[in-house]
Amino acid sequence: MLLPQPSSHGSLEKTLNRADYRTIEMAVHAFDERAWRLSGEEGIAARVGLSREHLNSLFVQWAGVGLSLFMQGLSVQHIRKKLEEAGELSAFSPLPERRCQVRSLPFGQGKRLGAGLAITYGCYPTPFGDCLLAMTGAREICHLSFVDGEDGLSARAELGQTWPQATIITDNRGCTTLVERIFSPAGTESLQPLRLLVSGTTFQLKVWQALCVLPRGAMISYEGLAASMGHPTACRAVASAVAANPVSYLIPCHRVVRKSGEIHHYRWGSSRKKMMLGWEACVS
DNA sequence: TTGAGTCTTGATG
DNA sequence: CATCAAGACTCAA
Repeated sequence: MLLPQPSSHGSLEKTLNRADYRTIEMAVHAFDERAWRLSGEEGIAARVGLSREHLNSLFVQWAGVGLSLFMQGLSVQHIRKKLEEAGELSAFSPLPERRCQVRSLPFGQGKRLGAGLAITYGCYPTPFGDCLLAMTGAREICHLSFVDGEDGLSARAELGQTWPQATIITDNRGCTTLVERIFSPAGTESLQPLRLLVSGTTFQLKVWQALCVLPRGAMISYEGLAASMGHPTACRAVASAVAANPVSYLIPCHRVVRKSGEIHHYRWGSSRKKMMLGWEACVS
């Protein structure tokens, strides 16, 4: 059974269709500081196969700033500065208002996880490509991921593995407005707190919970996050927990980066992570 | 670039 | 249970 297709024209103007997503992803991927110094906008446009003007206007439309400014926000120098400004999560507390309430199901149910749960899911366009959003009958968000390729079967399979015993139903319209708001430049601040449902080890829950205080536009290093939780030497373990985040974006694992200022791994592609962080830096 | 330190997880006996 | 290998890391050679 195929994943439902997102409507090609979201009413949210920042939303990207697949072609534009690929273009921007390619541009972000092509960016590195040495190449930038060497050939600048012209070089990146060439790599993408567009004119400099065309590529630039695409960025303006999507992120509100041109290519140069956007890439500047992703420079190691800029990111390192942000990391130093706020070394630990305590820099962000007291949390303004909890945007996400995370409820957890006991870990260890194993293969019986999700029994009795009715989950509807759909595929929706976002500024970072198509996403798959899943929600329980009680309107708790229990999965949010990004879809690559045409069919999105792997994203659908992952949802099934997360909640093996749940009844999973397709509904491609139900959450259109919600997704628009989640990914709107205004962000979720204006929304009622969103309710999330997740399952993980105690340690993972602690990490995911902690991440929720990170506001948009902010970043923290894996080490800083570890220190925030009283395990200053456990950055490797913390990174594993961050990597297991089942509700992307809302649990903002993309805001955790290397202490060096480099943006490395992301479950849905490091280019997507760069797109998110660059975009958030612009619209925030 | 490489290796060692550090801690959680999941697989294996 | 005990052990082992493998990470979205970091730091020092």
